[in-house]
Amino acid sequence: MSRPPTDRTKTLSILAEIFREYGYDGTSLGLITQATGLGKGSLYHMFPGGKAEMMSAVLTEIDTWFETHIYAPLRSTPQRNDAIPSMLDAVTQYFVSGQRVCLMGVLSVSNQRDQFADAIAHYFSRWIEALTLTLQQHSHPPSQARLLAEETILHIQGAIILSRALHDPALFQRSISRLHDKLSLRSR
Amino acid sequence: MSRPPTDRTKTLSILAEIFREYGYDGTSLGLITQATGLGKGSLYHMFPGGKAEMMSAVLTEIDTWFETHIYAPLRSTPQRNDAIPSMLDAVTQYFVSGQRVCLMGVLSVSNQRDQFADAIAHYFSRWIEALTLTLQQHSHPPSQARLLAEETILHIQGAIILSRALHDPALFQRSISRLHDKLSLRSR
DNA sequence: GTCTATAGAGTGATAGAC
DNA sequence: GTCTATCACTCTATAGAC
Repeated sequence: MSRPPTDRTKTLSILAEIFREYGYDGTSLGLITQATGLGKGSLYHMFPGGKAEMMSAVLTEIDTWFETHIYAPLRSTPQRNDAIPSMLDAVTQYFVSGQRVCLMGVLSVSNQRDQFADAIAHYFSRWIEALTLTLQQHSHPPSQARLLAEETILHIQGAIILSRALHDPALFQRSISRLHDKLSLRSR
Repeated sequence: MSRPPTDRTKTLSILAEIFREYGYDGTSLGLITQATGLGKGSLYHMFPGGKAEMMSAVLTEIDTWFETHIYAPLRSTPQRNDAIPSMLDAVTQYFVSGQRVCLMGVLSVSNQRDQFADAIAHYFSRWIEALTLTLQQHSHPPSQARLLAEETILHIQGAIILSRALHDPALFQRSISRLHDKLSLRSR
């Protein structure tokens, strides 16, 4: 009855796209079985906790991705001149110029916020911390650096919303450009 | 068999809060009947199109509220020194320091975006236009004024997300303060 | 034989439409 | 209130690896 061995990483990436597109309540198991090609048995074997555990696993995967590709570089080489531009480039690519939503951001304005509060808070607070460190290296005083880090991240989240609301990827692009200017102006 | 006449405005305001809290997919008719005290018959009499028409009516109501309390003042007295601070105050109050979500913002990152695309785009584009006008009156060149207006609105949306993600209303407050400073600095 | 991963029919509850 | 469809989830059966 069985066949090709299930690739958990592959499954998680499909799950992530479904949750991004349909939200938590809008994602049905029927949709999941269809998109993954897996039966309910397989899904409940991989994720005994059902849909909630699938979302948790997706959030962990996302957190790991950002840790590796965004936060770690900020922490390990904060003094590099291109530390911040590199982050903004990676973010632009990840969010496909604002046309791909941030699952953490979506959840934080949904009724699932409390259920996944730890994952959400972890994601954003680590990002703020890493970025604060980098901004300090670029001659921003510690108090200002943290505020600027918060502002940067909310700017990115807001850019996703507004560019999607207006169906305008260019809006995302230019708002990231302005962010780039704002962050580098005082770095010299 | 007589019953109190249904107050459409009251019903819409209850519907708005439910949609804000549970999202579109997460809002069931059962939840609605419970919160409004109306039977399904009454609801379908008021909104023959069902849930979708309820959401549409809510969005129209929200648009009207912003038109009256936010956009119209910006357009009619853009030269007033407190035009922008007043807007920021009204917004802070409306969104309860970021703890109450923006339904238009939530929808724009949901799978309902296309269904309600017109209402969403109308809301944000009118806001941008009114704010652009006001910023021009405060000595920002037209091209810069529009970019700054976009930035202001995405900043507000991002502040809602981040302050909710971190359960930190103070973050919303200080990000609005910084917005205030940024918008008034070049106005002199 | 045991064990793990699988498919999918079957469950009761609840959805939105009317 | 009644309807049918669909929901998340359970459970039985079964396949291959060992």
